[in-house]
Amino acid sequence: MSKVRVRFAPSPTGGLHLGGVRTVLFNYLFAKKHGGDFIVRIEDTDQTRFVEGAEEYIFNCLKWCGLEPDESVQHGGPYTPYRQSERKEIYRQYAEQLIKDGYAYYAFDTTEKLEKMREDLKAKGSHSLMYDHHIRMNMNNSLRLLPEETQKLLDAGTPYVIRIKVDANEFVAFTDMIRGEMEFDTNTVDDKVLLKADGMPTYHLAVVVDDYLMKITHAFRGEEWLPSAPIHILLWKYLFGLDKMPQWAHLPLILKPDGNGKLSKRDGDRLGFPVYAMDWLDPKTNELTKGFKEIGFLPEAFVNLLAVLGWNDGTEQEIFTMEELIEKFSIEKVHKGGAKFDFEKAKWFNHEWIKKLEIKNYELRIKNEFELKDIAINDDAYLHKVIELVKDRCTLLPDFYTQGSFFFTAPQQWDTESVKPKWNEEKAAYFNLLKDKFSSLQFWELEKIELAFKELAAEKNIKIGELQMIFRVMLVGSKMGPAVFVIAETIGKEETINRIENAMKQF
RNA sequence: GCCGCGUUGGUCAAGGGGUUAAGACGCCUCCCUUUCACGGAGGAAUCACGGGUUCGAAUCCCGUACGUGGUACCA
Repeated sequence: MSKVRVRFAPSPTGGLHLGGVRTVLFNYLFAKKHGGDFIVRIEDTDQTRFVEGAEEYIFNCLKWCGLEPDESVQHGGPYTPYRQSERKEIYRQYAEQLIKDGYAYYAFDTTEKLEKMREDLKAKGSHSLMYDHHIRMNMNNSLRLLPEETQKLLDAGTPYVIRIKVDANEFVAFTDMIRGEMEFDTNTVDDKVLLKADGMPTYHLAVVVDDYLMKITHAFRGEEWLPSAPIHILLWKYLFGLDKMPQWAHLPLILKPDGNGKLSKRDGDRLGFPVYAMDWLDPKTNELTKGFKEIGFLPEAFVNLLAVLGWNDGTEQEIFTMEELIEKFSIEKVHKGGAKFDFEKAKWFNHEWIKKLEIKNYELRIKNEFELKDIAINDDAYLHKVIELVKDRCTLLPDFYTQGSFFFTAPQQWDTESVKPKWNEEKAAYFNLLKDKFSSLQFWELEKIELAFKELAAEKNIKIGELQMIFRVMLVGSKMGPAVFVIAETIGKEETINRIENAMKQF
C-alpha cells in the first residue's frame, strides 16, 4: 500500500463549521484507512481576513473530535513552515518560473481598469466577463507590452500581479474519486491571479506548490472548488508534471435545513442550533457563536452524525465508532449531491451515544453540568447511579440536570394541580402511616419499600396508582423521572420521609 | 447572463433495467408504564417533468424545470 497523505486547509477567518469538520473527517478516515499521514495546513494568505487565535481554535476542535493531525502548523513536521504567510518567497519563485516558461505573465492593470473592462464587456453584451485570451491583449500586461516596457514598469515599482496564461480551445481532464472522469474546456476558465500585488499567493498557486512540496497524494475539498480545478490541473502540468499530481475528491456541500443554499453560521442563529464544532468568540466583533460541544454533544456523536451526512456504507448501520468508520469508509460511496442538515436527527445521534457510551467517558462533563447549577457532587458512586437511572431520557448533556437534580436536592415546588383533585383525609392518613412504616423498615431496599407501600394501600383499600402519583410528586416535585420506588431507594430512607413530610404541608 | 455539479417520502438514505421501492429521523395510532422517557407493534408519506431506447425504466439516453456552486488581487 502506498503512503497516503491528505491535506486540509481550513480558512482561519473564524469558527470551524460542520462542512469544515466533515472535510477533515473524511480526510482523516481515508488517511487512517490507508495507513497514510494526515496533515492540516492553515490557509492565511489573505491577511485582511486573518483572525488571531483561529489556528489554536481549529486544533482544539479537531482534538475534541479525535482528529489529531500527524503533521501540522502547531506540531511542526518535515515540511515546515506550514503557515502560508511564512512560505511567501517559495510561491514567488514558482510564479516567476512560470513566467520564464511562458505559462504566466505580469499584469499591471489597476482595480479601476479591471472594473471598466468588465463594464465594457457587459455593455457589449458579452456572455463572459473573464480576463482571458479574448481580452488579454487589450490589457496592460507583459504579453502585450514590449519586454523593455515591462522591465521599466517593474523597475519603477509599479504594483503588479502574476496571472496564469490559459490557452484557448484545450481540454483539461482528470479523475475525481467521487465523480469519476471530469473534463473542462479551457475557454471557460480565465487567467486567474496567482500572485497578488502584496506578494502573497492566491489559493490556486499555494495549493499546487504546497501539495507538491509536501508530497500530497490525495486532496479532499468542498465541491465549490470544482470550477477552479482546471486551473490547478494546468499548474500541475506546467510546474511539476501531471504524473505527480494528487488524486482529487470534491465533497458535496452541507445545505440549510429549510430553504436553499449552503449552511452558514447565520442559519444556526436563525434556527436555533449550532453550526460550529465549538464555541467561537470572534476577537474582532466580540461575537460568540455556539458550538456543538458546549450545548452538550458528545464528540463520538458529532463525528458519527457528520460521517453519515453524505456517506453511507450500503448497510443499515447508522451508529459507528471512529474505529468502525476507519474500517468501513470508502470514498467511492460518498454522494455527489449536497445534503440538508437536520438538527433533530443530530440530537438522535447524541441520544444514542449517551445510551451506548460508557459513563466514565462523559461523567466529568455531567458533574460540571450539576456544578454550574450549584449542585456539588461529592459522591462519585452516587452520581454514577443517578446517571445510569436517567441516561435513557437525556438527549443533550444538560438534560442530566433537568432529569436528575431531584436526586440531589429536595423539590421546592410541587405539581399541586395534579395532586389536589386526588388529595383527601384518607390519603393524608395513609401517608402519615407510611412514614411510620418506612422508618421502622430495617433494610431500605427496593422490594421492601414497594411491599410496605402496597401492603398499606391494600390495608386501607386505596388504589395504588393514585398513591404512586402523589408519592412521586412528593419526591420529585412533578410527574417525571424513573420508577418511583427506585427514586425512594436511591435518595434514602431519611430523605424520603423528609420529603413526604414537607410535601404534606403543601397539599 | 455564462460555465460546472446535482435531483428517490418533510429530512438523511438503500437500490443502478424486472423489488410489495429497504432502513433511519420526524409525525400519527396502539401496547408497556396510573409519571416523563426508553422499549415494542402498526400507520401515513417518495423515484422532479417530458420525450426516447427496451418486451419491460426509479435505474440507460436526450431535453426541460428546479436546486446548488463558480464566475474576486476570498478561500
